[in-house]
Amino acid sequence: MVTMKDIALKTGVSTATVSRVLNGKDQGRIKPEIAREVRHQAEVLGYTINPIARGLRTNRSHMIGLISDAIATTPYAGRIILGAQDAARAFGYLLTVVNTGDDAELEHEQITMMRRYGVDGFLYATMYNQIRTLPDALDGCATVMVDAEDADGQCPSIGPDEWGIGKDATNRLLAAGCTRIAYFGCPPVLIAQPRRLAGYEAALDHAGIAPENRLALTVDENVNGAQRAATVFDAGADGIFCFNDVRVRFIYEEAERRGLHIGQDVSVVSVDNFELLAGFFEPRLTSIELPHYEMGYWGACKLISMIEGRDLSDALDTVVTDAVMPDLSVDHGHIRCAIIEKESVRQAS
Amino acid sequence: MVTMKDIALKTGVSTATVSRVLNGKDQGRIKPEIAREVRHQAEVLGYTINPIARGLRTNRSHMIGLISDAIATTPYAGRIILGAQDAARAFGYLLTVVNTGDDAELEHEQITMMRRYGVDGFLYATMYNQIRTLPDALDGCATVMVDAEDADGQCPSIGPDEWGIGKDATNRLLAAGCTRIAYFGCPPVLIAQPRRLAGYEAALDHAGIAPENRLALTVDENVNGAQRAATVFDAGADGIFCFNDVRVRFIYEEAERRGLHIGQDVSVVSVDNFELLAGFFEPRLTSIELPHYEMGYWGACKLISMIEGRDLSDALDTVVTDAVMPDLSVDHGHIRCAIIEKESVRQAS
DNA sequence: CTGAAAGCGCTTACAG
DNA sequence: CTGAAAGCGCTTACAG
Repeated sequence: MVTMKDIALKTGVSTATVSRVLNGKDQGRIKPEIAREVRHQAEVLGYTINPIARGLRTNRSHMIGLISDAIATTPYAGRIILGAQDAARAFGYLLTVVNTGDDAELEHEQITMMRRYGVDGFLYATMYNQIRTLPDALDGCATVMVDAEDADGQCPSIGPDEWGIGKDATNRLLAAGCTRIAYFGCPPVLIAQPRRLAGYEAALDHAGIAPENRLALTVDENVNGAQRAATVFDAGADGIFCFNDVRVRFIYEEAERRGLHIGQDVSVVSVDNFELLAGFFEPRLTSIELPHYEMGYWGACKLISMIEGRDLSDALDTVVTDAVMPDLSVDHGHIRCAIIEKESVRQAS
Repeated sequence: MVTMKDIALKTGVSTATVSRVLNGKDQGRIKPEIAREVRHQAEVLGYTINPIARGLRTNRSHMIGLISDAIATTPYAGRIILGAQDAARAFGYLLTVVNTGDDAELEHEQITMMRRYGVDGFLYATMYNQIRTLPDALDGCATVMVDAEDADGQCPSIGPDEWGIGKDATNRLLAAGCTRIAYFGCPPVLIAQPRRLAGYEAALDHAGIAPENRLALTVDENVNGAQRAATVFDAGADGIFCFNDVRVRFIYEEAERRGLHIGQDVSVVSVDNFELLAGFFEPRLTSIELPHYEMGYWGACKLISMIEGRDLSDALDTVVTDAVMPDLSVDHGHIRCAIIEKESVRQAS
C-alpha cells in the first residue's frame, strides 16, 4: 500500500501538507503548484487513503451499519440493501449489513460490535412496515428507520405512502370503469392495512361512491382466503384492490371457478409486484411496487446528512425511479409508489 | 470508550502489560495476580477492544467481506449470509456484505473499497451454483467461493451435492413404490442440471431400471413447461423428480387437467423448498432444501481457518443442521442436502 | 504558506 | 516478569 509518507518523500514536502492537499484543505493555504504536484504524485503512485488510520484519528469510520430483522432471508426487502449501498457508495461510505432475525440478544451483540468498529450511524430496517422502538444499544447513535416508524417519534424514518397505495389502486380501478370496487385486505396487525383501507375509502368517496361493508374485507391468508374471495364475488365486485400478491391467488382461483375472466369481467390491482410469483398469474398481474430501493437510498442519504451535518438534497435527484421521494429535510418521510401495469385491469374502452 | 490506558492507570501497570494479558499472552510472562487484576479491571470498566486501532498495528481487521451477485435481491440465497454471519461471529469477525448485481465495475470498486478497509478475506457467493473465475480485484486475498466453483480450480469452494440430490430424490420415489420415474429438468446451462441428472440415472441403475429418454426431460420454464408436463404424463410417469419448486406448477396443473392426484397417483419430489411458494401447492410439496445456511457457515469457517492458519474443524460440530457438512480440510466441498417431507409423495403401503 | 510534533489506541521487539 | 519506546497511517493545533 502506498501511504502519504511515500507521496511526501517523492514530492519533498511533509505528510501534513500531503494530508491537507488530499483532503481538499489547500485553498489559500498551500501553494497551488505544490498542491498540483502532490495530487499528481498521488495519482501516479495510485494512492488511496487508509480509512482505518484516518478513522483512528478523526473518530469517523465512513462506515454505516444496516440492522435488519430479516432482510437477507426474505425476498421482500432485499432492495433496501441495494439502495442503501448505492447511496453509501456515492458518498464514500461502506455499508455493513447485519441480520438479527428478530433475536434481541443477537441484535444487541451485533450493534455493539459495529459500534466498536466505529460505525458512524445506523439504518434500522424491518421486513414490513411497522412501528418499532429502537433498541437501547443504539442510544446516542445517528439512526434512521427504514420501512418502520419510531414509536417514540424521535428517530427519522422513511416508509411507503400506504394511504397513497390505497388511493392510487382504487383510482386505477375507477379509471378502468369499475363501479363496485372491493378491498381484499389483511388483518390490522400490519400498519399498512388501516392506511391502505383509508386511501381506498378516500378514493371511493372522492368518486361519490358509498362504502359497503361487504366489499371491504379482512383476509387471513392461512385461514379464510378462499372463503373471502367467494364473498367478494358474491357481492358483485367488478374491481378488486388486493392487499398483496400472495393473496391474489384466492381471487384468480375463485374467478376461474365461476368462469369469470380477470382483466375483463373483473379487474385486479395488487401490491408487491413479486417477480417470483409472476408466473403463477395468468393474465399477468398489475401490481404496485413497494419502494424498497428508494427507501434504502433515502435512508442512507438522510443518515449521512445527519452524520456530516450538511444538506445532501441534490443526491436524490440523481436517483432514477418511478417512485416519488420526499425531500431530505423531512423527518418522517413517505414515498409515493409506482403502479406496474400488466394485464389484470380491464382496458378502458 | 474505555481504553487500555485507563486499565493501566487503574492497575498501576503499563499498557504493554494490559495488552499482553487481554490478548491471553500472559502465560509464564506476567505474574498471575497482576493478570488477574488487569482482567478484573477490564471487566469492571467494561473494556472492549478497539479493533480499528488493533488493526492499524497488526494489519488484521477481523472483518471478512461477502461479495455476491444478487444475494440480497433474491430469496434463493439469503441464508448464505446468515450462515456466514453466525460463523464470523463465533470467531469474533464482522461480516460485511456487498451486492454487485453482476456489474463487473461495481464489483471491482466494492472489492477495492473493502480491501482499503483491510478486510482479512472474502467469501465470493453466487445466486445459483455455477463455475466462475475470480475477479482480478481479489488477487492475493484469502478467498472462498460459496455456491460456486473456481474455473481455475485454485480457490477453495463449497456447494450443494447436486449428484446426491438427484440420487436421494429418485431413491425417495423408488421407496414410495414408483416404477416409472421421470426427471423434469432444466436447460444444461446450470451445472446442477447434468449432476442431478447423473444422480437420478445412478439411482435408477442401482434399482435395475433402464433409463428412458422420454422420461428425462429438459424444461425451459418460460417456454415449454406445460407441454413438457403433458409429455411426462403421456409417458406414464408415476413419480417425478422436479428440478425446482418453480417448475412444479406445470406438473400440478397437468395432473389436475387429467384428474390425477398428486401424492396418490403421481408422486413428486422437488428442490428448493421455497416458503413463498408453499401456499400454491396442494397437497403440500415434498422438496429438498439447498444448504444455503450451511454453505455460508462452512465457507466462513474455511476462510477464517485460512486467515488464521489454524484448524477450526470443531466449529462445524456446533452447527445443528439436517445437512451433512464436509470436513474443513476439504478444498472443494459438497454438502449433502436434506429432504423435507410433506405430502406430495405417496405413502408406502 | 509549511513543517515538526503530538496523538488516535493499540502491539511488540528490545532491554532489563 | 515488566516497561519504555517505536510505530501502524493518518490529522491538526501550534508555531513560524
